[in-house]
Amino acid sequence: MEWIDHKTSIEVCTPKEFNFEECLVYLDRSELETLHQVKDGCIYKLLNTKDESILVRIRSMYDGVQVDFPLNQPSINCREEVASYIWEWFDLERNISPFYDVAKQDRILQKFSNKYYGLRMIGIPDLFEALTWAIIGQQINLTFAYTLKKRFIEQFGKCINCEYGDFWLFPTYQTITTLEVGDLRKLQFSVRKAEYIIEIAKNMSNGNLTKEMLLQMQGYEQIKKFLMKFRGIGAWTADYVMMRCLRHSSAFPLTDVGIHNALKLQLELDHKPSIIEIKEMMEKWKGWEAYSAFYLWRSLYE
DNA sequence: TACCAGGTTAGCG
DNA sequence: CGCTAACATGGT
Repeated sequence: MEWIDHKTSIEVCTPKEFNFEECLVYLDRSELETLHQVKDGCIYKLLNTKDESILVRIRSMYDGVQVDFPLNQPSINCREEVASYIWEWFDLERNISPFYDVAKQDRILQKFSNKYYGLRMIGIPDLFEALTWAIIGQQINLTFAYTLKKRFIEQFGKCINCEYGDFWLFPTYQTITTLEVGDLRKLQFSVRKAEYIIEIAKNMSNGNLTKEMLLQMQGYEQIKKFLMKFRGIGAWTADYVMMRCLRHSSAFPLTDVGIHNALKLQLELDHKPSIIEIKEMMEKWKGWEAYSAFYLWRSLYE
């Protein structure tokens, strides 16, 4: 991680293939997003660190992003945690230059290498958030999924109200373990989704499922199989979480309807491609499946 | 109105 | 094993 400490602000250095504006397009994709705000070219987000919750404001700089703290000044440890979060959130460790080499050689991804140059795969570092968001999004339209997520956060998360707006922390699994299915039914979650989310919270709480153990595990298929033992985590959710949270570069949610639609649009097909056809397309994306998926999603926001 | 949404599970043959 | 109805509800 490369960062510079200016005490009242910090600077996180970014690689050559980084474009803050492109990342903003992704982060500003929904009016219903509750976990951050995009305003005047800045991202505002409440972060939870070991010692304190801190509001951060991120803006673009010449060769990095500048982060300052509108409400209160964090400790040195907290500043380092913030830098680390942003490093992970924007996937700054990765050299994505080889992805563009792959994309330029591919008929489907070709346009993306220029069009969305510098877009990083925005992560969901919190495993419980990633799993819950994936489960919420199963088999419903995205607008409704954002509505459910907003209700979930505003019901069970922590909030700071200030002159810059309302900022929320995603609910912790400790909080969610105490819920009954009925508590989530009130927010219009289905009985099944409510059960899945509460069960996963309990499994995280008792240590059956942690991000640390998943990161230590070897082998893509092994990790995926392990995740799929939990109710509510099917192939799509496992791939989604491996992509957005664990950052496996080969993760690809094969059955994702959004990806199917993106491919149909890109290839100007009159029908969605079959799974077999998609597997053939993916041959050319080896090692960069996750970025391919993310850029395909991006192509739907036009 | 019917069908589709960032799918998954339990139950059946 | 592979296949399918049921799940809940909003958007079009």
